[in-house]
Amino acid sequence: MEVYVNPRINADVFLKNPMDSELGKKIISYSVKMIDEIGFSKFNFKKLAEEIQSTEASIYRYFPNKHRVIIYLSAWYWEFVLYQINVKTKEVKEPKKRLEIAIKNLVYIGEEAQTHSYLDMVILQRIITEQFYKIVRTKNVSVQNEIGFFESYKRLCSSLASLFNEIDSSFKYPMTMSTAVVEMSINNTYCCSNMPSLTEIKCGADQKSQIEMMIQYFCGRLLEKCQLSFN
Amino acid sequence: MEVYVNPRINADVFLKNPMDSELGKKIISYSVKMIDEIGFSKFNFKKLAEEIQSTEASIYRYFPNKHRVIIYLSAWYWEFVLYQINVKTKEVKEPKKRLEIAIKNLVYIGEEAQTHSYLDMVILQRIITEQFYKIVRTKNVSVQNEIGFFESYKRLCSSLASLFNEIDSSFKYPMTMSTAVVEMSINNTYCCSNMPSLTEIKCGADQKSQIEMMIQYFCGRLLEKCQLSFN
DNA sequence: AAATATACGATAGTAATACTATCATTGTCA
DNA sequence: TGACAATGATAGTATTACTATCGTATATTT
Repeated sequence: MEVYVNPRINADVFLKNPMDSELGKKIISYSVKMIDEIGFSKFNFKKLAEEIQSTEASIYRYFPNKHRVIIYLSAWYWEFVLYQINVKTKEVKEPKKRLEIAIKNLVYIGEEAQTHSYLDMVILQRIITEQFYKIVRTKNVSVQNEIGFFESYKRLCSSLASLFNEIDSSFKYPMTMSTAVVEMSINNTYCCSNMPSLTEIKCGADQKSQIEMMIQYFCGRLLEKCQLSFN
Repeated sequence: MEVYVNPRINADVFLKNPMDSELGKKIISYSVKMIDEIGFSKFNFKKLAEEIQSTEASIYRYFPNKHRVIIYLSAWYWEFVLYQINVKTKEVKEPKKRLEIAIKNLVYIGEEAQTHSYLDMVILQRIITEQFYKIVRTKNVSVQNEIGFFESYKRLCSSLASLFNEIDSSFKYPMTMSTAVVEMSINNTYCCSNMPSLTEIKCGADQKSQIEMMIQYFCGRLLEKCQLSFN
């Protein structure tokens, strides 16, 4: 499996493609590192410039502001998740089996992904878990939506929705369900370390497998005739 | 029904209780107005001071920063929703009927609430819909969680969770389900105006009733033997 | 009625943020 | 050799998110 994804990201997100230069790649990989360490709100181009021994001005030639950086990162993340799901379900016919694989790949980052790229997917997942809602909930969301900044996320949700539809074509709300499922995986990861009383998931080594089982449980009940392996 | 709620809000949220003075009440009601108009990120104490003909310094005597203002507002909102649910389900015995009422009051703001208070609940609901995730997703969430800033939200979720439990005691994830349901009501309201392809809900006059039906549909499928009126 | 506390207003100031602008330097390719 | 693209160096600005101090009006206590 080739896990080094080079996702096609809407060119309006950046001013200059960070994939095209060493500096660009450094901007991306150190952004991930810094956002993870100090949080998105304290992260800025001045600190980043210092860290990578460059200048604010140079970074501004790639992205007009830090918000675009995180939009870029989240696009990459969802692109990656969908890619992972597609690769692993390619040969699988049975819809329920494919749903199981999709759920697994929504929750886990494949081990193969962890060594290849200058973009650390495990850290990126952590960032998206913490920051996703800050990305989506801005006053200009509908503008950015029109420009297509969120295409990657939408593609993933549509893809899950059509899986649900294959399994139970009578289900009335496949899109709502797929956003709920994606957000459930994010939320419960977040809650179990930050607001534990809001979830049944317990922090720990098997946290992801708990979440996987839980999402299977929900899908099993929501879709008719959909008993999955953990149910 | 007495809808003028005077919620008990954790005193650590503010420096000085805004309910105790005219200026305090003005700060609250105009904050709501301004955040709705210009968004939380562009909202600040300087603009607010100008609007209410006071000074930044005076506002800082009530709240240490604007983030606390929105925590205060969201606490009030969830307190209000739970209060509404409690009042309207008080006389009702049948759990399924109570769930239906709870769902309705999660989505709608009772008409009675709209005239009484200096806090406009309809606008407040709009703000919470737009900003809720910004409130919860901060780097210090777990600190604030310990202080108890989010007690109101948690109380509401727990209350829904025990309702689910009454209806189907075999259901494994009542807390996760209740946060999913609350967020579903927020998310779909948000999506249908900002990212319409992510939801089956269509913008319009009956938007809230669509969401009510949808949540009933999900609850009906998730909980066993739980056919609600719209299913 | 005098003393005191509290609330609020007025004003000033600061460090950090989020940019924008300009010009110099370096490497590359034709 | 010359042109151009990419980057670095430096400077500057408006706004934000505060903090600090002082003076005055009003209410409360004694």
